[in-house]
Amino acid sequence: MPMPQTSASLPRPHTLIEFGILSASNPTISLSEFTYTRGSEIYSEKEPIEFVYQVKSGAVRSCKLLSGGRRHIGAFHVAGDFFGLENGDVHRFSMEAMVDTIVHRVRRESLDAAAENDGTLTRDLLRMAATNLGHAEDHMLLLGRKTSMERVAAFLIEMDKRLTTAGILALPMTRRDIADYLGLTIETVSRSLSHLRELGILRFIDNSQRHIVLVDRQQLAGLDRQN
Amino acid sequence: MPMPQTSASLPRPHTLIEFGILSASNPTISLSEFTYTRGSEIYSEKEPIEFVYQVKSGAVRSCKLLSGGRRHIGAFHVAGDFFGLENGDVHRFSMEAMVDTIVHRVRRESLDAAAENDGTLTRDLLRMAATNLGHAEDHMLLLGRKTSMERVAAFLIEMDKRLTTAGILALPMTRRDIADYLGLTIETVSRSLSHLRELGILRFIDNSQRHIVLVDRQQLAGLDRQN
DNA sequence: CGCAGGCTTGACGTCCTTCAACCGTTGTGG
DNA sequence: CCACAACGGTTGAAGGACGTCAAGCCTGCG
Repeated sequence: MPMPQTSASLPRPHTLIEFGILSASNPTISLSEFTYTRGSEIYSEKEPIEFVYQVKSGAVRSCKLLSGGRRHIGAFHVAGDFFGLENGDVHRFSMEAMVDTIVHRVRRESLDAAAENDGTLTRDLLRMAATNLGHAEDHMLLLGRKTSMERVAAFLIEMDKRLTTAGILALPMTRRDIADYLGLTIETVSRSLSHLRELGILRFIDNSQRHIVLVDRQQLAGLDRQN
Repeated sequence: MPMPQTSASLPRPHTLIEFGILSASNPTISLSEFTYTRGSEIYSEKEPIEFVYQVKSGAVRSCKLLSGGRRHIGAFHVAGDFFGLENGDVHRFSMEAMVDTIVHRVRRESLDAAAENDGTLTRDLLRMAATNLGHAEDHMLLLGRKTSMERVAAFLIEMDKRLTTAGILALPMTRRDIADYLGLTIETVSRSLSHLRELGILRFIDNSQRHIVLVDRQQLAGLDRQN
């Protein structure tokens, strides 16, 4: 019986070292490991930037707040992802752990100092900034012009690429997180998922609503037609 | 009689030379001037990246298309702004002139080559990428969680900073452009503007609906409460 | 057990879209 | 020169997609 395959995009780097942020030629940067419990804040909006992070295990969300209790989530970061790498003086989003999470972090100054003498590292930083920008641009399109169904489909496709293992997509985020990421309400997200289940495109697993099996990725992709 | 002042933010660079993209130490980069007529396409989505541009005069829009005739505008660029500076191989947006526009452009390779030996230039590129990212993040919040009124107010505030002269805000874009930028329809944009006029927050000038005087910036800012 | 948090589902409300009519300006060809 | 189509904008009426409100289920936990 064939193993259900995730629709794997290009594999992403797994450690600061592999990515080139740390390398044998940069022995000056010290790496330390930190643990955050579910729901705790790693840093908050407008806080001065001290560290750059990489998720070792777990998952985090970056968010902003508006009046009237409105919340917006800009991105999710899971194992392997970098975050906190911004080019201003202060953070533009707050960052919270969605589940118990282990991160690696390095002082931002040491990174800057290392980049000073290392063109490769600088290009890596530029490439990462471009990756973030590309994601943000796609997400603007989603928020500005897509229907609720297209948004949820796009979300599932994105998460499937990133964290499906052994055929199971184990989402670390709540319906509220998903809603605030997609610019919807929890009810609309829930209804969209129920509808996808009724269509046979996905299945819920066990008694946890956060474990999902994507049955028909083709059809799912069809629901988020980019063109 | 006091001159009405634009709520000027930090002044932006005015030429590639001032910005540092071109400098006396980079005599290798050749600069050329190009003109595009209203409505013409400067480059299109998925086209290989050849040049990096700066608007000399006029204004351009970056846009994407979806099925069903849906359009999304990611950003507007006016005199002084850079565009086309992406880090992939191909453009992620198409770029069109909204009015007759003159641009300066340099070959992307010559820029890359110059950056190779010039840490300052590289840092400038990083800074520009960060600026774009910051704008995209703010815009995601707008598209995901703001009401139509808040969006239009935010739009006016943004454009006021960039192109109000002598107290008059002369918009280069149509209602459709504004709508596709804000994730709304032209009718909703028009109604919001009419409502602002009724409230005495702005006035239309002459017989062009694109020339506006902002009467009460304070009140306008109040309609787009970030918090 | 009792309570809180997360999810689903239904009924209803609303903000924005859709559809349509109309106006003024621009530009174009007879 | 003028008729008239094309374009951009405004406004009203009706509709719909998503939001709001509410009830109920399930699980985990003190």
